[in-house]
Amino acid sequence: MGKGGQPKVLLVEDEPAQRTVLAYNLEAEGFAVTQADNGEDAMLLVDEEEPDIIILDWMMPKVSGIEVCRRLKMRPETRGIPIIMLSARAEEVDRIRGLETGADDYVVKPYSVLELMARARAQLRRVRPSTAGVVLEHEDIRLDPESHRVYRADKVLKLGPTEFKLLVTLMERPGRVFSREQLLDLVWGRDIYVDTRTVDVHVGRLRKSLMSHGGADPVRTVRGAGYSLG
Amino acid sequence: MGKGGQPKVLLVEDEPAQRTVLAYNLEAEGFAVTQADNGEDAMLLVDEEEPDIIILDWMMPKVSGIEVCRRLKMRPETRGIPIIMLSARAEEVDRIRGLETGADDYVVKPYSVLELMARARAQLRRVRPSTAGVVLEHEDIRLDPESHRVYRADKVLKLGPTEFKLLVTLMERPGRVFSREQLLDLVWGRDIYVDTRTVDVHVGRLRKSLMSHGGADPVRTVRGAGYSLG
DNA sequence: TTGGACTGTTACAGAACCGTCGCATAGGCT
DNA sequence: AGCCTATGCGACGGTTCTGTAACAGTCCAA
Repeated sequence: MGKGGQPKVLLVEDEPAQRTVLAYNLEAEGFAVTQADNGEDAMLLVDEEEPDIIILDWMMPKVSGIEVCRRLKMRPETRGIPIIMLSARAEEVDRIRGLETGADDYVVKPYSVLELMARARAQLRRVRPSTAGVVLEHEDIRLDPESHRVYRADKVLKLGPTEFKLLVTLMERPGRVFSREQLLDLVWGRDIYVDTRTVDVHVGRLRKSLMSHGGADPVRTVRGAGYSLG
Repeated sequence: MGKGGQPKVLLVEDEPAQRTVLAYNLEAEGFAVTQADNGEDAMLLVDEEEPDIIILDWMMPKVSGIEVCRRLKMRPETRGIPIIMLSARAEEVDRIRGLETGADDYVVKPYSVLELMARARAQLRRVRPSTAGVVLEHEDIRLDPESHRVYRADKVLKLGPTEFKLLVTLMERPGRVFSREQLLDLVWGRDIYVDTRTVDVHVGRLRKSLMSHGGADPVRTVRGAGYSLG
């Protein structure tokens, strides 16, 4: 993982317009983006940048996306990096070939940028627990996803599962205001129907837990908008 | 989003004169414009160009605007693109039909170009509320939409939700004079009935907040016209 | 099965905010 | 100057939003 919890993504796409759009959105979502417009550069950049995730266009001059994918999945030191393939063709055949080659997910053009973001995040979440040493920090709060433990001022806090996920989400982007709807999406899951007020209650519980050993309230309420950390 | 943060708009209008005027104005306002004069081309261009927003005429030969709208809102990958419908008819029936079809906003001809611009911007804001790193600045006022924070001379200001939205609107186009009606539309949202004097009160409150730590009044009153920033 | 931990919903109180009014004042025109 | 209109501003009642406690249902382990 990149420093400061900002995940590094390697974006490989030969079409400049599409690449720019994607890079912009990825950066807006808090990714650190490295770009390449061909497979050869991509291979070099993987070693150089050690990205957390790779978004890879299928069709490219010289070394194709599928070839890059195959090579990366053969090398032990790069095998663990999640790869999302982009393809203009919708045929099922390609999808299967893509996944067989080792891609972890597959998005067909024209894709929704939002969908791609969601998939990227999902892949990161999937890989993250195994990534040792990833510790989210914000002021005196420390969160270790691996051991599922949260400390505040070096004291262990006891959080329920929902409180934990909620805190993870907030800590991934401190300062950013999340609406109740966004939090429901990110913490509870997309297609779960629960009242938005539920978010308030859990924020309250999280606050209580975070302040159980003293210390100021680190969660900020933005009236009419949502919540943020700090 | 287009390069350099330039939002891409797809303009679909069969009447050449109107289309040209609109395209001109949109470009002058910083949009990257793609044009189509019928629904079929529009559908193709959506996939090709991946516009950030679509301005769509209601009446068109072959595939009508409402049909284009319906189709786009059915496809998951295009559903997220905001659509503003243009119509020559003012009947309420049409308005309702338009919104039912999934259009995000609706402007009746003859429309004010400024109003249309403002609405387009408002839609973009709605879809892309996060635009990271994009911090609005004007003189010593700094506004970060992501963290929902406002600073003046590096001091944090406390604004209510309406004051905040009002300031965002003004800061997006510093120097431009907004009428009270425009501000009501953009800040409060259309189809909200409140007295235009309410705008005055909130401008007053905004001024107070902005000057709470000293500094000159950055809001300009244009007698008989409205307000502007700077 | 029992008990405990956790969750989602609801109700209620307090706080923050909103829209309107009335009046004072400033601006522009003759 | 004198008049008229537009604007600034304080006050007030009403509304909305948020924090919290209480409660019932679920799940799981012992």
